[in-house]
Amino acid sequence: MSNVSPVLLDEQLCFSIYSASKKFNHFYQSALAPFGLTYPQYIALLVLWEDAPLTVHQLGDRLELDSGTLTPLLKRLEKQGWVERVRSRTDERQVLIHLTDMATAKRDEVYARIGQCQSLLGMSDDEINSMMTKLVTVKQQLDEVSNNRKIAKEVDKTL
Amino acid sequence: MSNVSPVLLDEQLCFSIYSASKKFNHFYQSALAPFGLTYPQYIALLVLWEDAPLTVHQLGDRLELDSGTLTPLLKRLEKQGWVERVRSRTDERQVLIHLTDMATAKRDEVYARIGQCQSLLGMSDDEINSMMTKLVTVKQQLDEVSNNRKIAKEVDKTL
DNA sequence: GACAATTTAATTGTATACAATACTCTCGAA
DNA sequence: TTCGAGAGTATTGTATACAATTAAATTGTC
Repeated sequence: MSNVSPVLLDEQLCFSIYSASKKFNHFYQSALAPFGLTYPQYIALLVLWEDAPLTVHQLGDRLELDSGTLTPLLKRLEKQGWVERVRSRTDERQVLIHLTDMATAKRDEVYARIGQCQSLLGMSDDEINSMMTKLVTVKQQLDEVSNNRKIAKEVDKTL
Repeated sequence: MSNVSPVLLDEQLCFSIYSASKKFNHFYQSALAPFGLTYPQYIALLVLWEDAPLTVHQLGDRLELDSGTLTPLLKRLEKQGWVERVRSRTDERQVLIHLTDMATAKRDEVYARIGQCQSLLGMSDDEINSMMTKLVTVKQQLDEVSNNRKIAKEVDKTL
């Protein structure tokens, strides 16, 4: 155990991503200030603008969030007038998330504002696509490691 | 406003980063399960292993976190025996975060475990460095936009 | 030395995240 | 048809994040 090399924060890819994620969050919070939306609320609306209504479960699949996060988030969006949560009649377990008229009406305004703010970042489509391609690879690796329970096995071995 | 193009979630770099960040978080949570550490707790220890003791403020500078996040996090680390929070005698405003003997003793064990788990990801140093370089650029852009208050101006213009 | 401005942590309030649990509803098999 | 397994959502509990405020200590200036 004496030949273990030190782990430096600044050399960690995870910290770069963690930090970038927080900065993006802050960036969108500012960009969306006129609408009073947080970043997670915004991406929920993005998915709904693509394809509403959706059940909580379907929305969660797209956003990679569970009902523990989405239920309160959607209640806040409902309170602010963006969505309506309607218990499905055909299957009373499900709650359908509908966009309000206000949300539909403001869609292009939000799109436009996001477009303006993103252009301030000055990133080319090539740069963005290149990054996203690499991120897909990283995420696939992370999924694979989790799904295969490689870590769980490691844990068992260690304990 | 009618010629605004739709914003698709899957085309958003921010969502790729947001999603990757959450997956990394989960990955480290599993990797660190034998030690009962969360990812933010782990990176706090990383910085302290590099250079303890540090004030809350200094630690926050490295981690990009403020006292609102760090105070409760450090109290939890203290309760679990990793650190000690000691009010500075020379400047009573400051709280110095010291590593406990247990934390010092377990350092190499944690380093080794992280090394093992990271190797499961199968990423080369080149791939990691290439990603981090690109992320640095993105983060600089995000910082610049925030610092220059470009968005604030946009907001003012719009409102 | 007095005191206003600043610095440093802690606290408060709001909003995610997510594991674990509870609760209701649906559906299929006996 | 009835009951048990499973699905879908909500709730609970813990842990971040961060803006805004508070409180205490220090510093600079007169």
